[in-house]
Amino acid sequence: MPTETKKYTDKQELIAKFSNALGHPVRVAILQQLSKQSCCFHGDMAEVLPIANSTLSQHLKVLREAGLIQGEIDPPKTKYCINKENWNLAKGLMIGFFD
Amino acid sequence: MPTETKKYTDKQELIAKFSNALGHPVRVAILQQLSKQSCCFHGDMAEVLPIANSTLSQHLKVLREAGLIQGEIDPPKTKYCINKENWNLAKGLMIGFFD
DNA sequence: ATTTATGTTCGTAAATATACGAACAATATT
DNA sequence: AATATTGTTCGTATATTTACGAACATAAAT
Repeated sequence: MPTETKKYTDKQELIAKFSNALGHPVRVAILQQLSKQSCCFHGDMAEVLPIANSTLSQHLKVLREAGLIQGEIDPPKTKYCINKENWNLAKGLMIGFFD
Repeated sequence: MPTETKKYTDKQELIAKFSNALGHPVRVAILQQLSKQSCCFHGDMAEVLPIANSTLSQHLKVLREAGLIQGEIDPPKTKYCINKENWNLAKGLMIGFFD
């Protein structure tokens, strides 16, 4: 049994987690692009975004770990897509949050 | 004239800024409380939240600087309220973002 | 003029985030 | 087998975030 007292509700933690993922403009840009066309390749994004390739990988990892996107390797390219289930979860939480 | 190229759109920067403010569960909790009852005192929040008083001040400052709340001193207490204009702006941006 | 109540600011420590290039991995092509 | 293409991971530097207690500020009450 957990002796640790939870400090925040699951919902609060989730809202914070998703919001955190949206907390950098380049990640907002990435998600806008992905949600517009559902999927796209790392390389396509790298051409447009003002950051190094390795930095893009890091941001994609943040979004992946927050559950908002998922990647699949299609060598030598990598295709990233919105994770629709979590996207909708986030959408619902944010709408609920703002009333 | 600005020689600096803007890297992101104003909308992307705004979404990131507001999201960033929501990126910590205690700030989510604070905003939930404030949006439920419109205003409340620092002390009332401090009683409920699992952080030191000084830490609460810091988080309130983050929310204030993001424009989501505003504080007014009513000595010796400080009353914080939702900044409705920016709250609605954020709401619209987030809803638009998630389609 | 002290003391009390309520928050804020300061100093500081530890953790996390952001950025880049170099090195690496995996596959396709030559 | 060697090369080229595409991304990821590693190493690293710098900046920001988060947290706390101590010190400070302000006004009311004694």
